[in-house]
Amino acid sequence: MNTRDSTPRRDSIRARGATAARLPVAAVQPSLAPIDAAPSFKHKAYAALKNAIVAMDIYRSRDDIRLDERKLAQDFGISRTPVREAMAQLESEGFVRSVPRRGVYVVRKTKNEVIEMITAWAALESMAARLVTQTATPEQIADLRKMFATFEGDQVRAHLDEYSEVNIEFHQTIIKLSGNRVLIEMAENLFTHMRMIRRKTIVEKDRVDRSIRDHMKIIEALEARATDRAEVLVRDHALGLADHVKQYADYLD
Amino acid sequence: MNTRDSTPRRDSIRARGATAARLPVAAVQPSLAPIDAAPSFKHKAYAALKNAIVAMDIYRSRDDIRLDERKLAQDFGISRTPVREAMAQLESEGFVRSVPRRGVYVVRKTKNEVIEMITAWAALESMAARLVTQTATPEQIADLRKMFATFEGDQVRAHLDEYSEVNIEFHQTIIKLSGNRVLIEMAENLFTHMRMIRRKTIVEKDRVDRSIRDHMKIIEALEARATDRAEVLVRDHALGLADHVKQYADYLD
DNA sequence: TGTTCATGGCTGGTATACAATATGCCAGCA
DNA sequence: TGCTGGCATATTGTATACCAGCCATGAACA
Repeated sequence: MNTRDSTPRRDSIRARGATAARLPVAAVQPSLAPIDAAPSFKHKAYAALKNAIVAMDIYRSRDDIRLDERKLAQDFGISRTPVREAMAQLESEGFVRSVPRRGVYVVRKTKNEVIEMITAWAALESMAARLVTQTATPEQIADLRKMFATFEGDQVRAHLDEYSEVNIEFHQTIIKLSGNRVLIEMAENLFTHMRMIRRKTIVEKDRVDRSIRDHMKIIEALEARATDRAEVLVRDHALGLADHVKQYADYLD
Repeated sequence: MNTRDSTPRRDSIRARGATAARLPVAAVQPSLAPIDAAPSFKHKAYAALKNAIVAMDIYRSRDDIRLDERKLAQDFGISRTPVREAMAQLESEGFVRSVPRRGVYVVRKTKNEVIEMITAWAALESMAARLVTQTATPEQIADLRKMFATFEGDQVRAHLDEYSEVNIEFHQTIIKLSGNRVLIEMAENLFTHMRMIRRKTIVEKDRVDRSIRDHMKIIEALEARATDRAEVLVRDHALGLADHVKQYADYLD
């Protein structure tokens, strides 16, 4: 009897990897060989393009940055089709904007859009903080502390850029610890945009100090499993950044 | 070097409609014509497919529902390319799942995924409620009341399905009133998924009664500009639904 | 010399042809 | 009879050809 009738099919559709059926019947655990090995050109092009865009420091200049389908296809050594599919996805994620018969352009977020993104991030992360107080393990929360072990004292001033990255990772970790995939996925795009803006954001020493203090308070609230307090702290921390951007980030626009 | 048209181009790229450039130079406000007069085949196919999927009542049966690229292309009278692009977007939005060399299948959300979506929705809408208390006009908030004018008394029992739609609209309106486009866009997908599940959700009379009472309290909090209270009410209302699903929605999975 | 307008090049949008692979059927063998 | 292996078929992934609109150049004319 063919055990691979309909039951595994449902699973294979839901499972992301789903190439186990390729190997011989070898009655080992089928989970032994989820050999992914299926990064299509589309995904490769998507990843390559996204990396390129993120690494671009687009806020340095104000000139429009255009992406040429045909040229990119040549550079990648593939045809236009997968490049186009990658572009379409990047467009739906807000990284590029395609103008018919004109070209594809890298998107620069306006100051107001940045504020909106930070506000949305505040919404997601504050909910995530609630969930963390309810479901995360003590070890997971403890890992949050370690992220700041290297940033005590005055080392911060010398490594503001590094801190900026650790800062983003801290918040991203909280969202991941929530275990809510919808939250995680929604936040991922926001954080990617944040990383792009980060370079252009002027970080002052005292803001960093306050940021670290906020983070410590957040960690304490999470450890104490203080759901409401953690939520408020996380939200206000993010909204504080939004206000800061609103006041001082006139270099956007 | 692109100094000549940098300003209008920036606008035309950012605007979603982006057909203003087609008009003569006519120095009118470019924001006057967001009339999306350029629905490409891709967008048409996307809209048609999305409508079809939403109207599908996919939770009635457990059989896998497959979408045939070529058949759809024939039915729409277009080629596979725009259909594929529409499919790709629907996949990134979580409506379908494409299995290489197998086909694309309509996605059924598991119970756990539904709970995660509702939780994310709670995060977005509770933040939106905060913003509404700070920025919305009294008229806008008053409109919320009108939505329930027809649902007083016992009319609800007879029109449970209608109520379900009004219910979703109520929450969607709150998010729209926030004026935060990021929140709005994120929530849009969630609500679309909700509308699909709604049909399968058994709505009991007493839950509806409580729901209406919750809504009224929310409206009152918004009118009173009670930021924190509105947030809590909205969040708990949504999380209450999540709990309800967790307990009673075993027909999912 | 300044303005207008036609035309050609370049772009993304669409259609179609080709390639790769997963699946199911059927013949052949133990 | 039950199982294995290869072939036919179906389906998506990719490449390429064609089309229509936008833009800029430059010639022609006032």
